[in-house]
Amino acid sequence: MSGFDPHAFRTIAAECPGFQARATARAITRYHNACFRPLGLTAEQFSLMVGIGATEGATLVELALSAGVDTTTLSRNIQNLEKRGWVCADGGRGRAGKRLSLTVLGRNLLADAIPVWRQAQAELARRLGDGDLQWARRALSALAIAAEPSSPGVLEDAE
Amino acid sequence: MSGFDPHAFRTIAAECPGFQARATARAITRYHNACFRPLGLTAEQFSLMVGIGATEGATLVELALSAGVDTTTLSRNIQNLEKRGWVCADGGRGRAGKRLSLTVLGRNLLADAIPVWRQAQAELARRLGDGDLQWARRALSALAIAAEPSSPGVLEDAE
DNA sequence: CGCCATATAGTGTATATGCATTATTAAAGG
DNA sequence: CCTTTAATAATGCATATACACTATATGGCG
Repeated sequence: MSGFDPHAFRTIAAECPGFQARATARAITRYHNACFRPLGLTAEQFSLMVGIGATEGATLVELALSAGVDTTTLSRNIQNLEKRGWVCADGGRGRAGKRLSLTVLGRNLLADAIPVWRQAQAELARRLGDGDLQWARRALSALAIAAEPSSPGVLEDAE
Repeated sequence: MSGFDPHAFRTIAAECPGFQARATARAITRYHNACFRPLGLTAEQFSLMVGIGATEGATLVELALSAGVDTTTLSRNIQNLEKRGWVCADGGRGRAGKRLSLTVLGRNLLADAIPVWRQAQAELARRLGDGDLQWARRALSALAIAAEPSSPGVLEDAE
């Protein structure tokens, strides 16, 4: 019969990294969406295009694995990017899979978007402190791996 | 004309807390969704119901503010919970706003769900280390505030 | 050559998310 | 009492997310 009072619930809310992770992702995404809006680009679309640029020629499955997203989600998100002409997905289908790459239009858009991202990043680092940003990224990465040990490093810097 | 090579893109991907925050939120959400599936509950629904229990009698706007979610999103998510009979939203409309509360059915469901959450939490802490979990939560909170300085502490433990 | 096992892409459905906008309602002022 | 004003809830639209399932194509094997 549920012996939970408001304080018990508050404790759970405060202790759950899932609450925090979703709330933080929402906040940062709203922040970046506002930055990219003038370019007609969402934060996730920017992420995806950078991911494609980083692994030029990768298949959908490979990109999904490195980005930590389901292949069916990625399939639809890629379709959105293709419709806009920013991304090209072709090459042999089947075992080999489609090869993803940025179009010239896509690269041009990113050439505009990346300075915007740099400024947003600098502002974030200013508010948070440069060290704390590094710190936060490491904590996020550790959390993701703890939640899904099977997942790879989620686009870790390889060097 | 876009002098960006794969390595430049990888650097951006590795430096962007937005990428990481979304990927981490997805991973934790998948993890919790799997835990709650036998109960017919999603991770976000659990979060929401705990949030309602923590601020019993709050209005939609107040809950949206404390959870760091848009009121229109919350409106629809609450409707889902109402349809299932887990949450009740009534009381004077207008300036005062509807008052949100858990139904008996909702409290009973949470009585089943909270032990599941505790176990998931313990497993996460085991994989990550107890100190690192605290650390990660603090980093997430700091990031959310940096991204949206106007937002309150996002369901901080008040004491 | 044709069948089968496997991997890959895509659909159906449901939830989650937020901006722009509309509907509703309570309070304030004359 | 009526009108204006402001707050609140909800809707339209588009994107994002993932599980269950389907479609398709590839490569191996008899």
